[in-house]
Amino acid sequence: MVAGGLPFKNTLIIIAGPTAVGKTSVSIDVAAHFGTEIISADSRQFYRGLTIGTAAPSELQLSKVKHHFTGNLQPNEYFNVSQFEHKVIDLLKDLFKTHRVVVMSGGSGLYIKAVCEGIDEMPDIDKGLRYELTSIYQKEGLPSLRKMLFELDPVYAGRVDLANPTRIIRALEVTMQTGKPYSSHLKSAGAGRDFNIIKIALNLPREELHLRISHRVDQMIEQGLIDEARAFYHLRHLNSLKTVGYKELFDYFDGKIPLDEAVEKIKTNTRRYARRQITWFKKDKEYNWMPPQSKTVITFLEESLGNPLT
RNA sequence: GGUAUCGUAGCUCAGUAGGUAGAGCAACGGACUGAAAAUCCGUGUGUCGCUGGUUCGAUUCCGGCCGAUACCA
Repeated sequence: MVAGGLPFKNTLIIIAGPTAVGKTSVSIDVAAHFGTEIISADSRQFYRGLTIGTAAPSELQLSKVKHHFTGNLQPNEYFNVSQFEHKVIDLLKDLFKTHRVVVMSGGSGLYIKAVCEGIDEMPDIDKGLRYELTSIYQKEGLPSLRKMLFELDPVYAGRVDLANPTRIIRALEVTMQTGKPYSSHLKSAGAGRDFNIIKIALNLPREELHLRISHRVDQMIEQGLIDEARAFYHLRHLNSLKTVGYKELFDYFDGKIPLDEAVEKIKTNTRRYARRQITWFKKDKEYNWMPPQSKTVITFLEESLGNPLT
């Protein structure tokens, strides 16, 4: 346990890492050890009902440690990083009244970053605007969008990935909505936080991680992922269901691919997702990498928290 | 046991009229400020089964061996 009365600042412990590495159980051990609660930073576990496919914490696990931001949204509810940032900061204010440390665990890098550093304020965008831009993209292709971007925000056009329609549409919708170039909204000033942050990234040798992914997907199927996905089939157009483990099964339901191929694709796409996560976390040099062993993580944290410099 | 075919990247296969080889998938690396489990960009990673022979040079041609498959016994 943390020695009482030590004058360290309130601390947010972040436990990140690729999917299937074992974040959930380590986080629960860590939170239990420090007698605190867990904030989930997982952009798919927010949604109620996506339990098997997102490997959401089990009833038993939830009964051990209180979790926030798991199953708190309906699949059709709109939610974004900025909302997450504000809600988490509010929640932390509350939690730090009674806890010296709080654990945030998850694999959504952008969401974690927003909590650590803040994200620039931008107005909400009219739904119609994105729809309009998307249909321009579909009808005329990427060149038209690029042309618009070069006219409306040459600065951003100079640094954005011009092959990525999502990025360009986002920049255009903000620019058109606000009348000011998207790039002028990007200040990346970095929100000052009045709590310490300790970042931990869990990882395993790649081969081992792939084995875990394969086993976990097989388990999900055994646990009834197919039925779970079928129950959300009618919502397949929603962003929340554009998710590994569901989209592949929707293709199976549509008769596009056989079941065994869908399962293989879930595994492949999960591996790729894990790789992207590792790439993201590697870029942030503040992460302390370690194996997914609760003991190792807790020992590291005890030392870090005991050090007044942290 | 005999005959035939095959053996090339992690997998499925292409190819070299003899000058050490390339596709798809997988994998790997990267980007990414309200779609982020999304979206996008990049990269061939190889004892051409083993071993002799012919040749300036063999993955390629010839012999032997090993392995796989099919058919005949």
